[in-house]
Amino acid sequence: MPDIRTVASLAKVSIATVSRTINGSPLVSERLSKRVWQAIKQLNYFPNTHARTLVSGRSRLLGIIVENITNPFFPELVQSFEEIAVRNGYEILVSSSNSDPAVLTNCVRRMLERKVDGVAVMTFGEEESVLDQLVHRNVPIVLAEFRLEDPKASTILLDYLSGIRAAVNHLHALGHRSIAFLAGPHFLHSAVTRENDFRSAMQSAGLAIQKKWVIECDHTLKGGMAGFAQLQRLAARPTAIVCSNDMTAIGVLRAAYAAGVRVPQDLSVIGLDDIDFAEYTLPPLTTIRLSRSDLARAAFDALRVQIEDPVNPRMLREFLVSTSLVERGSTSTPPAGA
Amino acid sequence: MPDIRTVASLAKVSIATVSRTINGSPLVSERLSKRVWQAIKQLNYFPNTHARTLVSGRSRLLGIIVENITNPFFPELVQSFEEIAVRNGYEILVSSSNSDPAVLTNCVRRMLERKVDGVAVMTFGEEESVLDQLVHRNVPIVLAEFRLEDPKASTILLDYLSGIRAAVNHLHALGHRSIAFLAGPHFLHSAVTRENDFRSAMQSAGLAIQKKWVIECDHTLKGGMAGFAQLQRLAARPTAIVCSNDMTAIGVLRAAYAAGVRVPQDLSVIGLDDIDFAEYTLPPLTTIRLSRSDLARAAFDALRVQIEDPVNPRMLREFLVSTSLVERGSTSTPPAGA
DNA sequence: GTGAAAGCGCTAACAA
DNA sequence: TTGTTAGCGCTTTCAC
Repeated sequence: MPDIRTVASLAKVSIATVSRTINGSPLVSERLSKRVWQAIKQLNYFPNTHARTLVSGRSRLLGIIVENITNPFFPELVQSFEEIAVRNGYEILVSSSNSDPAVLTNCVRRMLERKVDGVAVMTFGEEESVLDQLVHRNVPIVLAEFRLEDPKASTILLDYLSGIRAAVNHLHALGHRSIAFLAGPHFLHSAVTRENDFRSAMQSAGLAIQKKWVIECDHTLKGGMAGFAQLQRLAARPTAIVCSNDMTAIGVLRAAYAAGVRVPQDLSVIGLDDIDFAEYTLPPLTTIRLSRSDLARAAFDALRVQIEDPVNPRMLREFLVSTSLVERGSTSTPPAGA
Repeated sequence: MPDIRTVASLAKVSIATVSRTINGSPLVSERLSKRVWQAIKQLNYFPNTHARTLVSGRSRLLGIIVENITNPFFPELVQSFEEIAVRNGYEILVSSSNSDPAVLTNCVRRMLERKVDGVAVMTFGEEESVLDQLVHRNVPIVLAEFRLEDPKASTILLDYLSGIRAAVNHLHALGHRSIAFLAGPHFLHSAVTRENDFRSAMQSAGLAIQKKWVIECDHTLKGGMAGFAQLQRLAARPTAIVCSNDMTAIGVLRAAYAAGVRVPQDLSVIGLDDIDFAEYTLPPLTTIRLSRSDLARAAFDALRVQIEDPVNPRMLREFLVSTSLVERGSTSTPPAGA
């Protein structure tokens, strides 16, 4: 393996000149720069990132911690994040916390060991005390939906309300009055927010909420099926269901079909996320879009500002990602009798 | 940030002793070892992996390159691989090639820069010449379904045949004689293998293959829909479809529903992969399981042998992962008229 | 058993 | 402009 010295001697310059050339320093004359690049090409040389990191203190590694990789939302988010990161010369380290604080602690520890330049914590508010480690070591960090009182931490605020309001209004306009909500697990900050936003939206629309129609599920397909079943057992049933995420909604679709309940004729269903698959469910899912690429972009930008311009005191510390309704086939007017 | 020297001085030993203690060298006396661990705990110290890598030449980083992260098969594979890797003290670097050789080249380059100890190339045979880079730099490598003539390369052979044969026999036993195959893209080595195995299985079962019933799709849901549509346009239609992967099968399910073709009453459908979602399709998908965890385990083991025991000339260089039929709801007897 | 010291490949401060 | 040199934090001889 050629190293910087090999290049230097082939190009007949000092190693400092090679380093400068590679790093685009303006101090290198064209003449030498050309010689260096040629030697680099000839040797098929590239720098050792570990040596670089060791001396510069910067790894050009970014961590991203997601909640649960089996929910399609997260691979899609990771993909966007990776794409942006790589395009900007960063590499990423991915971990799932699986909603387990011990696992999260371990993730953080491993990222610290690898000297990540920053970490995007996309666990949507499930557990934050563990992150002290990062804060304490002065690692830039960006959180979804959670404020950390630290100059190195930024926050991405998710505007669920506009999307959820659009969803409720859409149902309302269609003629629905009886709307249920299948919530996410209450230990998730975002799940609570979504539920609260649903309540506000209902209130704004002048619609009453039935206590039994707001059910805590777990953001999985199975959970959605269970939530639907619970609703079915009720004497008074809703004509529409808004779900805290798409997987839950897909579970509802699945269970409704099995129960002979037709969507959207008998029941309207709305999801949240707009995962790629939502377009292909039966019927195609009407859902509230939470753009993964917007989120990934916001997370990356937040970290980059902190990493590359750490002294600027006026930098943006809060980012907003909005949501919007995507109307597809799982909603329509309520059945005549209702 | 505490470094090895901080620990050494707190424990009143040399940095060599600290290093030995951390690395579990048997040469350290219990007395000093205890002091060192206490200092480590007290300082919340952990070693700098970059410094370690620089001097030892080993990064404890493993690369994994997958074909397309939007196919759920791959996140599931990556998750298994990561789990095994982390449990064994490795970190992973993930990249998708998106079936683009230029992207693959770039992935390989980035992994080389980060000095990965090994790379699992899970692209299923789409492009191999690019991998010369790795071979040339003596990086252990494991490929799915492709043999590379190099002492550092191992291969994971996938036994599709047993699963596909079970699928065909299952359909045959049910009474099907007219079976179609929706293949994957022909530039994929694995897609060609699967198709060939289907042909063998049909032949073994004494069943004839209609040319027009073997269609090249692209392993996506959309592609499956298109494949189904193409079959529908035919005068003579099959009573069953075997698909090269689950996404294709899900597309068929989707398109069949839209066309009013009932599965499994009018048409039987079989997928391949058994992604998590297959259990929840409507109807639940009968499919050929290709275990992600078996595959991940084989890939990891292959790399580990190469990394940790590179001189052993008798080591295993080929691994076999088998497939098996999972019977669910998308298959039944053919319609009476057929 | 333990410690001193050399160096892994690179960047950056300083000299020229 | 270019080169010389001192480390970055660690592992690993080699002495003791």
